[in-house]
Amino acid sequence: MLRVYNTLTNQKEEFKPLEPGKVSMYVCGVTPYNHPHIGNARPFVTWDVIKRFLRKTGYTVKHIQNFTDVDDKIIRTANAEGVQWSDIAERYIKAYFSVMDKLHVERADIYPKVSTHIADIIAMITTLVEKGYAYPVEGDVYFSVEKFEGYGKLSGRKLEDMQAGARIEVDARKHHPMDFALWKAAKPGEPYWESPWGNGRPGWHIECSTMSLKYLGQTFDFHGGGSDLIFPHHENEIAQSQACCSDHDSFARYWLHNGFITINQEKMSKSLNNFFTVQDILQQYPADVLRFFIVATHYRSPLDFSDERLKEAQTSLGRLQNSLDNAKQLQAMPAGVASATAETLLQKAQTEKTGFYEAMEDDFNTALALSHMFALSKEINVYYHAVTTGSVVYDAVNFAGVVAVYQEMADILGILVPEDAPAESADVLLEGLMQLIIDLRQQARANKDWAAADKIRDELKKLEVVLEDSPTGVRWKRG
RNA sequence: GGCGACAUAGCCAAGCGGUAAGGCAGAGGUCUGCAAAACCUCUAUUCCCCAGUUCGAUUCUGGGUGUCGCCUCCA
Repeated sequence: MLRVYNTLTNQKEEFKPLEPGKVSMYVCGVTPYNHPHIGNARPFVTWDVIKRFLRKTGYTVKHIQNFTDVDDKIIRTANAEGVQWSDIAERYIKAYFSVMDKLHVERADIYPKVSTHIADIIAMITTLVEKGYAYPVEGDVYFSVEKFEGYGKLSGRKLEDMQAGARIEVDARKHHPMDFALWKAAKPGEPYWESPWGNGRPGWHIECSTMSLKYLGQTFDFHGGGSDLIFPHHENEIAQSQACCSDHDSFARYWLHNGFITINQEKMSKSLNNFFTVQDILQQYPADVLRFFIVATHYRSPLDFSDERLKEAQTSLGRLQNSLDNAKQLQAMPAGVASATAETLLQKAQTEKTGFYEAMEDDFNTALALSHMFALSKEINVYYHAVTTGSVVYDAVNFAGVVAVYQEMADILGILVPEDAPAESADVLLEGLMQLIIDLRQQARANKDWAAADKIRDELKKLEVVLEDSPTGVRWKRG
């Protein structure tokens, strides 16, 4: 029985899918205005593990994850660089996939973008206005929180409390200080779309309501994201969706929120400027290590990041890898006869497998699940030791079963993936090479060897054109 | 100010009513020509503090203390 911690009820609940054998999930994606940092990576690795586990236990999973490609930060970045907002979005969506592919995060079924769903968003806002939940003011449209009974039910706040603690300046045009924008009137220099309220663009929260409704229907199973999204983002999504559907039980049934990655016990975030990008970390450590680091702690706990922690993860993961290597070494040996030792080992593997699944069923307790993997790792090593010292005859049949269990655990967690996956190694190789070339050019410039610098630049430009269509997802990085 | 989470060995981290998983680091040993790897053993009478409930509490309740998060964009 799968139990999950539901933020909506603040307790662990038995998971019952809306439709037997099927799971629908919506995970809040990123705003592509920068390279993903490891804090961004946590929810996606977490949901990837959840998805793998659900599938392993017999569910068909439908996974939707959005890109907020119309946003203040994107516009700001574009203006600063003097390029189109869509160039920025496109660039960092590529960066997102490049990095998540390396982390072996499986792709979602659909990645809807705000920019391609404007009509759907306008339709939803129109419905909300018609039903009296939203009101237009001078080209803006606001959602009226007072009209929606139950506002605050996800975050456990009352409207009165929020009002008292409001830190932002109150816009006098709003009926209530907590009312939030569904549609924003266009300002000079900003992208806009036509709407019944004039030219403008969608507010942040409405996109997720619209897209989840469009692709998953009025009610679906999981909604996930970082715990910083609980308020106001997810709270507002609930209000919009349920108000629109006139059903206070619709929308996501289970809300799961992951804890933060911190640095020196402080939240890693772009605004605090204390972040490490995933691509930087992957220059120093294999992707498996970062993944292990994330998975070794329960997803709801805070996770403090440091080089020391990563080194530790690398050593720990090395232990698991070592057992797999030992196992492969044994399997390369000629098949021996069935032995009681290997049979016992297979039984132990089954026990650990049961423990592993039980841990995962308890709100995806990957930390506990891992301990079962370590236990099996130890058993494999003991057997390996016994065979190589000649005290036991190798038993191919039973041992194959043991390795299968071990591999199954690794597959669910997404670790111990062979690094020779073609697309990925080409990707990594190319990026490394490009970095080298960029460094060379820097060096040439530093030496004031302008001829050499220019030549390198020209070659890089050619490379850029080729890579633009490359299926590897490698992109040109301006050094 | 309001809301919420957390506090477990040198470090990281599970457990959450029946007497402390696992990993890292450390110590000793087995094996080995040496080394590495591997294996074995050891390393928390105790779970922030104080009360209470209970036959029994790290686990529940109340009160402290400390740390973090949200209440503004944030995964």
